[in-house]
Amino acid sequence: MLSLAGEDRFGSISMEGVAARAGVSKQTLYRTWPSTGAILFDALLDRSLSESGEVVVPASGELAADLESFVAATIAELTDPTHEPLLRAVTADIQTDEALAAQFHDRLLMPQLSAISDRLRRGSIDDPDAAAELLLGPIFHRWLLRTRAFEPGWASAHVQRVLRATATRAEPSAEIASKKRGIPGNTTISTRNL
Amino acid sequence: MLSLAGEDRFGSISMEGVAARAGVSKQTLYRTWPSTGAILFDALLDRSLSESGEVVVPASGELAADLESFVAATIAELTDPTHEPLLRAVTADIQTDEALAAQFHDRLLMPQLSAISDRLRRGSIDDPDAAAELLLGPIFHRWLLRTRAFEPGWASAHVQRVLRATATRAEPSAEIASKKRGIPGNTTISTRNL
DNA sequence: CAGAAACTGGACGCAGCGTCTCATTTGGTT
DNA sequence: AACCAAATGAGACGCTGCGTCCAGTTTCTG
Repeated sequence: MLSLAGEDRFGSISMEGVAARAGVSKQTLYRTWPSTGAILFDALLDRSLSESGEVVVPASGELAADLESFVAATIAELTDPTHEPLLRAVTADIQTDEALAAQFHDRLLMPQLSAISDRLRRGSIDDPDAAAELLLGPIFHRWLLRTRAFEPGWASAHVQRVLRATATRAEPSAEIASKKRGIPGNTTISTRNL
Repeated sequence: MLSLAGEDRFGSISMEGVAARAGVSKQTLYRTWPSTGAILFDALLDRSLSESGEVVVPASGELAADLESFVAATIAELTDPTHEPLLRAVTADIQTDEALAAQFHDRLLMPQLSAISDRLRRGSIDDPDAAAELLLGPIFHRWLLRTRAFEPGWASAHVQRVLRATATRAEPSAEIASKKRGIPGNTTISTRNL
């Protein structure tokens, strides 16, 4: 179905180029995707979800530690040379393509935000949605606007600040997560087949 | 010098189009700007700085109120139909154009971050840089990734959270700002002629 | 096995790219 | 006022890519 072999320069792909490299006619491409942006988005979706098919937020230990490792994982993905160019190409397209933006929102961003939000809620955080935004916002601010790199140790301090901003009750050491769902492990939200 | 009359569709301008509309030859355009992105950036710079030439953070009243009005102003600018398309076009280009990203960073983002940071520092906030990031991050997260609109009242709650995350000492009601500089008014950092 | 659906290959007119030449302004210098 | 050099306007150049269209295959499916 998705014959998106390893493309190289995502910033400047063309319908004709993809067609040629995929050994497929332009007609067929247009039958499935309206734009190169849509192709890139599907490729991104494939890469982001292929193994797991879901967003995973660790929910085994202490809240702060879980958030920290999630932040670290997010940063790792954003700066991974394999993913970064593709991600940037898609976010660039999103700025001018409303339909693509909606797809991106529904299938990548919301699942991510929801997963964090859920973890925060079960960590006894008030207004977990706001906290999730507070957590992710600065990360993407740095990444999208290229204000500065992610220095080591920042993730930890950042998580501390976010928790200070929104923590109200003390977190119970035994998580409610394990009761709410069969798996006592991580908070997962599937984004496959939406 | 900059004969950038009111262009309309920033997402899809072309060198040829600009040249024609400006009554100028392509050659002349290329002499000044290497890409359409660079043209858009200069146009953005013109619009953002023409009247004031500086980033202004109110510094007259209470810290929270000042930040709130700054946030409100930022949101207003981001959603202003006059500015939004141009801003989006430029941020899109930034994703793939390193040189442009550096310009954007130096002449627009840093001045903004510095201005807020300064205001926060004089408001007795520890780690004002982190606080500034915490303040702006979620705003741009919403705007760039189009996760959701800015509902009324959000700015206020957001500022409260940011202050809770980073406030340590009590803010003196009389600002140090008025002593530090002649003008007792706003925190300004010039971005002209950098 | 026949009809329908999907596919390839390529042509089409068009827009824009970035480079180039060349004739014409324009401005500064004596 | 006359001159020269730099900057400019006009547009041609080959090229790439767009999005659509049209045969002529192949492949699915009943």
